[in-house]
Amino acid sequence: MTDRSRNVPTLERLVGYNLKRAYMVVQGDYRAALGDGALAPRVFSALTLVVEFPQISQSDLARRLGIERSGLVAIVGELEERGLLERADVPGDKRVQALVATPEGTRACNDAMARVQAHEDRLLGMLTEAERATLIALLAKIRQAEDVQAG
Amino acid sequence: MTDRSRNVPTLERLVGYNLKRAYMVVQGDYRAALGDGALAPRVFSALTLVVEFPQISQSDLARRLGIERSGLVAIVGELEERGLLERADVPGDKRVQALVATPEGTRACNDAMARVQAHEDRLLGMLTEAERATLIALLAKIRQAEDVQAG
DNA sequence: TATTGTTATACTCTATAACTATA
DNA sequence: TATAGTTATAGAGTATAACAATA
Repeated sequence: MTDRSRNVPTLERLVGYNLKRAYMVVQGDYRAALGDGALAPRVFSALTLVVEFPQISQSDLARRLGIERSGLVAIVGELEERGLLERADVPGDKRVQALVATPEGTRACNDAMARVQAHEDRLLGMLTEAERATLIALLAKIRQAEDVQAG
Repeated sequence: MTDRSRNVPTLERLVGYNLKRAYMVVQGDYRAALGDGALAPRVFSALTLVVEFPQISQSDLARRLGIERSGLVAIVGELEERGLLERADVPGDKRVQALVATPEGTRACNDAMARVQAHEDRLLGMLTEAERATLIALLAKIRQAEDVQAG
């Protein structure tokens, strides 16, 4: 152990604590940068996946987002109200609704993505491209632990 | 751009999205690992800082935790109810209350820290020590951007 | 005027449980 | 029996605005 690391308070050496604090910073800046009328992070994420996977069901979308189906109802409802996607019937299974982005939805998605990228580029300007890639890779590794948790 | 990075969905390349997903995984495992009666993450963090900085005021503690003073009332109240800290009057300024951990509070803090470390060691076992240190360093860098945000 | 602790309040995000209609 | 979408509800966690006491 070096002199430097020995003096770092224990709380600051926990991944969970740093993760939460960094998440709050990025999330706060997202909202400040995109403004009040913009898509909230989770709504933006959902729209992105609908654009990427046309005809996706709500259950599949919830699985991909890592949230419960019930939580998705309000998100999809907001996107439908904004005219950014449509719930389409699926022939052969009346239970399922295929989510399809409207042309305006695809435009809004691209537009939002550009603004999110700009916000991250500005906020994370202190990180090199390599550092940013490393960070994303490490976070992705943690995400993969989702299936092997305690309890 | 390599073939590999070109095929990664855009959402997956956003720091914010990966940060949130990883945060949910770690936070969920914390709760599963420490159990129902345990200190919630934010209560544990507050106690840790009170042990580390005896006589700290609520305002200073809120600043260190990056939350509002109003949000700290319930946290300190819970710690006091559990007998883990005391609010002490400060001679010279009747507005301020000095927070001091009780002996039991210090014990509970050490005990919780050991369990949190065990939970992180297990959950983050897929990361090498070096990767974990890198991750914390990168997250700490993002935390420092808290003061130079948009809006 | 400014600061400390506090209350009241609201908002966001998430989860659980139960329901319906289908399969 | 199981699945898709939905509703109702509750629980964290956070923020803002206002207040009394004190500086």
